[in-house]
This record gives sequence, C-alpha cells and structure tokens, in this order.
Amino acid sequence: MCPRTKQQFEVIRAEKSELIMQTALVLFAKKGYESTSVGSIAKKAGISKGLMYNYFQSKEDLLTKITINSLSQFSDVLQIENQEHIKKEELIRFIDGNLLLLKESPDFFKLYFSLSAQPGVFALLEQEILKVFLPLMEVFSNYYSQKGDKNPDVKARFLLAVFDGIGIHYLVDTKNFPIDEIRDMIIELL
Amino acid sequence: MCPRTKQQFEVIRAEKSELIMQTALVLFAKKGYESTSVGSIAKKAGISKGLMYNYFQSKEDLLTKITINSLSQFSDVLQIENQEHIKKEELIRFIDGNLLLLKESPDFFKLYFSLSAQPGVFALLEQEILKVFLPLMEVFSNYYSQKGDKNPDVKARFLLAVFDGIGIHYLVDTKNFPIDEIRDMIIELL
Amino acid sequence: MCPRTKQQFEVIRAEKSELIMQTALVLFAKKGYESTSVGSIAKKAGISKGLMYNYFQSKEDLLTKITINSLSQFSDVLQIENQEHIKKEELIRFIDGNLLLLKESPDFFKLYFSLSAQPGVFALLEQEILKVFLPLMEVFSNYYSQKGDKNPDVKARFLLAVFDGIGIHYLVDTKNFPIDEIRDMIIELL
Amino acid sequence: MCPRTKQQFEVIRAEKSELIMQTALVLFAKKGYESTSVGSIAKKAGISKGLMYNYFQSKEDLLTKITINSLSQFSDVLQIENQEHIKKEELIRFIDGNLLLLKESPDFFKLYFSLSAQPGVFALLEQEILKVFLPLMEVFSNYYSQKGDKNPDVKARFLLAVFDGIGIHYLVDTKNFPIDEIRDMIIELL
DNA sequence: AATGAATGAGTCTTCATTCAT
DNA sequence: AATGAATGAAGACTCATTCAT
Repeated sequence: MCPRTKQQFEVIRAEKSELIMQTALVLFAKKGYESTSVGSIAKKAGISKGLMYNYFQSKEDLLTKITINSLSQFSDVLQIENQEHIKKEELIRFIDGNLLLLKESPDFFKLYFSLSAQPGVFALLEQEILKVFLPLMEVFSNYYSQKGDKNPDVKARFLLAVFDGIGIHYLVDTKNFPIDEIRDMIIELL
Repeated sequence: MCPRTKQQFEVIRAEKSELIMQTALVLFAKKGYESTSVGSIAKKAGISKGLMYNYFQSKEDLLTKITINSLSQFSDVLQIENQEHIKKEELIRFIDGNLLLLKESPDFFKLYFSLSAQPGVFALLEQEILKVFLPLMEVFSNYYSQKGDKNPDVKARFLLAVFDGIGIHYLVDTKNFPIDEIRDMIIELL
Repeated sequence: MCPRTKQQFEVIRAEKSELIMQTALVLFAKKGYESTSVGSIAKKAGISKGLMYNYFQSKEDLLTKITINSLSQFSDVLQIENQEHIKKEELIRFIDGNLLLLKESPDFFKLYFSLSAQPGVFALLEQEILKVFLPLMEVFSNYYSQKGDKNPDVKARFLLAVFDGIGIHYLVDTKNFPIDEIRDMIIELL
Repeated sequence: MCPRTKQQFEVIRAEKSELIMQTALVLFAKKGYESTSVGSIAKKAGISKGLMYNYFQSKEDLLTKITINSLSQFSDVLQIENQEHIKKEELIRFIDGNLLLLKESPDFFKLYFSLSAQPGVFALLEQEILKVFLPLMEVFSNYYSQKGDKNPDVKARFLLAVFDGIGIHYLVDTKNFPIDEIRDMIIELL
C-alpha cells in the first residue's frame, strides 16, 4: 500500500537518505566520483534510480550532501575546547581521534583526497572544507603561539599538510603503512 | 615527389606526440583525467580527435605514457649517487630539487596526486610509480640507518608521506602556502 | 501516485523488446549486420538510441537474441515426431513447413545466410545454429538409414546443403525463382 | 631512388595491384568486407594506405575489381564448348572443375557467398555475377532440353542452387564435409 | 610510385536526468 | 514514496579518404 502517515514518511526519508549517502560514499571512494554512475548507486542501495532524485537534486548535490555530512561528523568528534589555553594532551587526543577516523572511515578520506586533487568538483566543496580546515589551522597556530614558536602559522600549516600526507599514504597502502609508529613521530613534532 | 624520409616522419611523430602529451597533462591536471575529454585535448592541441589515436592507442594509453614520461624526467633530476654513504647535503639537494620540480611542473604533480586517490586509474600506473617510489624509500631508509636510527624504514615512510602532504597543500593553495619556510622545517627532520 | 506494477513493466519490456528485435531483423536482413547502425534501428523503431541499451547489452547481444528467438520459433514449427520410424510424408510436411517459413520470414533467412558467410559474427551464433542443425541432420540420416541407404549421413548432409542452396537462390531472386516446382524436385530426392 | 623507366612502372603497377587484390581477398573472406579496414589490407600487403588509393579509387572499387578479376578466372576455367550438343562428360568435367576451384580458392567463394547475402554491396556486383551465372543457366538448361526434360529451366536453376548450397556447407565446415561423395550424388542428378 | 600524417564524419555506448504511473 | 522506461547529449574510438612531401 502506498499511503502512510506523516511520521512514517519522515522516518523513511531519513533512513533512505542515509542509506543512499552511505552507499554512494563507498562507491565514490572505491571508484571515484566521475566513474560512479547514479545507476550503480541505486542498484547497490536497492532502490530505483528515480528515487535518488527524490532525495537529492543531482549527483553533484548528493556529493555535496555527503561531504557536508561527513565533515560535520568529523567536526563533532574533533572538537577542541578551551582555545585560550591549549594543552598538548588535547592535541594528542585530537590526533588520535583523527587517526581513528582515518582507520574507521577510510571511505570518506579517500573521497576527500580524490576531491582535493580535482579542482572541478572541488570548487563546490571548498567552502565546506575550509569551514573545518580554518578553525583547525587556528587551533594549531594558537598552540604554537602559546608555546612561543616564532612562526606558529607556518608550523600549523606544516602539521596539517603532514596529516594529509600520512592519510594518503595510509589509504594507498593500508596494509603495510606503520600508522601507529608514525603517529608517535607526529606527536614528537608538537 | 618522393615520400618523406623515415627520419622526417620520426621528427613529426616526436613533436606531435610531445604536443599532445603536454596539452593533455595540462587538462588532466586542471580538470582530472575522467573529466577531460579526448575532444577537448584535441581542440586545445589544435589537432583532430582522430589524430590522437594515431599516436596513442587510447585515452588510457595517453595517460600511461604521460605518467611514464614525466616520471622518467623526475627520476633523472632526482638521482642520488653514492648510496653507500649518503650525506645530509645530498638529501637537502634532493629535497630542493623536488620542490623545484613541484614549483615548475605543478601539473604533473596535480595529476599524480589525483591519480593516487583514484584506485581505478591508479592501478595502471602503480608499477611505474613504485619504480620511483621504492628506490627513494631505500635511499632515505639507508640514510637513517647510517645515522643510527632505530626505525629507519618508518622514518623514511614518514618523510615521503610528509613530502606528499606538502605537495598537495602547496598545489591546493599555491599562493598562500609558505613553501620555503616549510622547506626549512623538513630539513630539520633529517 | 503509486508506481506501475511489476507485471505492467513486464508487458512494456516484452513489447518494446519485440519491437526492437523485429525492426532490427528487417534492417539486418536488408543491409547486413555490420552496415546497420544502432541509430538506424532506433530511428525506425521510433525510440531513442539509448533505449536499445536498456533492453540489449550491445548490438551483438541484440543480434544473438534475434537469432535465438527466430531459431526457437523455427524449431517449434519444424518439430519431427516419432524418430523411431520416420515416414516420407512427415519429411514432406517438414520440407513444406520449411519452405513456408522461407516465404513468410525471408528476413530471418537472409540474416541467417549472411551470417553463415561471415565467420566473425557467425562464431557467436554457431552453437545456437548447431542446436537446430544437428538434430535435423540426425532425422534425415535416420530416415535414409531406415530406407536402407548406404551413406545415410552423406545423403542427409547433401539434402541440408540443397535446402540452403535453394533458400539463397530464392531470396536473391524471389520473383523469378520457381520455388514450387523445385519443391517437387526435392521431394523426389527423398 | 624514385625515377624509373616506363616499363618498370608498368611491371610494378601490375604486381602491386595483384598483391593488393590477393591480400584484400584473403581478408574479405576471413573477416567480411565491412569488417576489413583498408588499413589492415595495407599492413598485411606491406604497403602504405595511401598507395592503395593509387591503384584503386576506393575500398568499394577494390572489391569490385577483385570480384571481376576472380570471376573472369572462374569463367576461363569453366568454359563449356560446343553448346549445340552438350555431353554429360563435359558437364561432369565442369562440375569437377568447379569443385576444384572451390577447394583451391575457397576465399573467393567465401567472399562471393557473403556478398550474395548482403544486398547493399551486392548490387554493384550483380551485373558481373549475372554475366557468369546466366550463360551457365543456359548451358544446363540446354543440356536438360536436349535430354528431353519437361522443365529444363527449372532443373537448371535447381542444379545451380544445389551447387551454391554445397559450396556454402563445404566452406562452413570444410574439414567434415564429404565433398567427394557428395560430388557423386550431384553427378547422379544430371 | 610511395609514404603516413591528418581529417571528420560516423559508430557504439554510457549516463545523468525526466516523467508517467 | 517509488518505479523503471525513456531521452538526448556526450564520450571514446574507428576508418575511408586526402594530401603534402
């Protein structure tokens, strides 16, 4: 039967929307955004192609929503409190949280890195990514500033670049990459 | 009239081939491999679509040839001699060479990073990239080994990851990225 | 609105599929498989090029499905029962059935003959054609065997070759070919 | 050196022309006219694509010339003399000549059969083929007429159809087709 | 006579998107 | 909400043919 109550609608919408995004994220990560067809997403999600357009305006919109969604989770987990006085332990906790996300959600990071390198699609998401990136920059900059470092901004940029480099290498060669030992090396940089 | 000599043809082939590869590299870097059509390459190179297939078996072949070509130039420039006893100065020279390439051939590095994140296409080139990557790993590993480091392999992997992270960040935000100051920070890691 | 039921979709698929196959058969027969473009099939069938690929995986798949489809109709009509004791009347009925098919479905036979002569495409369908051809061979061989003929296999092959020769000549010059009188001559060969 | 004498030119032209036709015939027979590219002919013949157009106006022209050439050889071999009084022995000799050609030049017959079934290309050659076919029809018709047969034309058509049927079956399954035993069965039809 | 670079129309095929139901 | 048939533009690629040399 087709008709349902309003509440049922909302529950279904939320679940389906999540299902589609999860499925798409996996495929985007595995095959890349361009090489993933809407048809293959629908098939893997067990829905019809048409339904996807009921939830997302376009393939691009789907990508955007996935990114925003993932980034907001990312932000939630990696919250750093008390910007006034940033302790090393807090940064370590942040880094470990970051690495945990990398291990547990490699798909989003794969997507993130592939988008970073493809300006065409990236433009849409640049704003969203900057919303996460800039505060992060500031935290690290402040940290080094408090430590009395001469070039806190440069050090912060350096550290974020290092994070990304490690992320990529880990994702390209997950099995062999000595992620835990390298984590210790990052800590030493703080 | 007599036909052109073999040598004349070779010159034409070499020049056109180079033109096509250069043009394609720029577009691949700017828009990504998947989003760059053969037609757009031909148009920008001022040739017909068909001609590309006179020089390259397929779009994929073009990508492969570009990568191999660029990597071999890369290898030439970054040669490290006397593996027995690697001096710090030599590594610094290597790093500076590397950064110079990054500044002067950003297109290839953009392509390289975008491929790294896209497993489908990357698979084709993995071997070629490993041919450059593995010897590099060894050089750095040997260096740290000679320095008496406990985990030379881990340190080498870390350093190469750092290179890539810096490369990406530089390419994404070339204007603002403090590449020279960050270069100094890398040197300190040696 | 509710979506169409599965059965409604099945009806649509069956009808469109049939339409496409019928249209393609006519064109394949008239112009040959290679010289018939998917575009021309779509145009004649009044559908878009893309839709054909919703029903058939490729042009080759379309050809295969048409052949299998036609051959199965062919098999149904030309069933020979009671292989133990094959009567001449039954063979005559078979031959007349065969000639009727030739008259009424010249397109399929044209396709069949053109494929027979083109090894490349033929390979795909050889199995399917053999499924019809071999049992036929056996029927005729058994018949001649029962008649006490010395070389029943050879006679059977001869007869099948004769059928094809007549088929081709009829199709090449349908207007003038004295098919009915020649039918009588075949009967005399039994 | 380029310049040559007039005679040298003519010899070269005749040889190259023959070479191209032979090569093309083999490929046309193996892969079909449509599926054989001019490039593949040139490659196999060891010449350049351009040169082919020095000898033949087009691919179609090449096909036509090949057909005419082959048919004329065919005609030469299968000459029947003294039409006034046609002896059975002469027809047998003709049939054996025919079968010998089939065995020794299967390529031309493959081409002939594939063209017969593809009206598009066939139209060009219909005239040429009729030039051989019609006189043949007449010979057999006369023969049966002299024998006092009621329907000599029908019998002649029947016999020619039988030839073609046997030809096709022989070419499709050369290894297993009992061509010599079937030859004897044809003789009995005379 | 001979070469092969170059063209451009045409081929098969894919795919994001729309729409009737 | 949900389906999948249908579209049409675009993509990779092929190939007969031309042309400068």
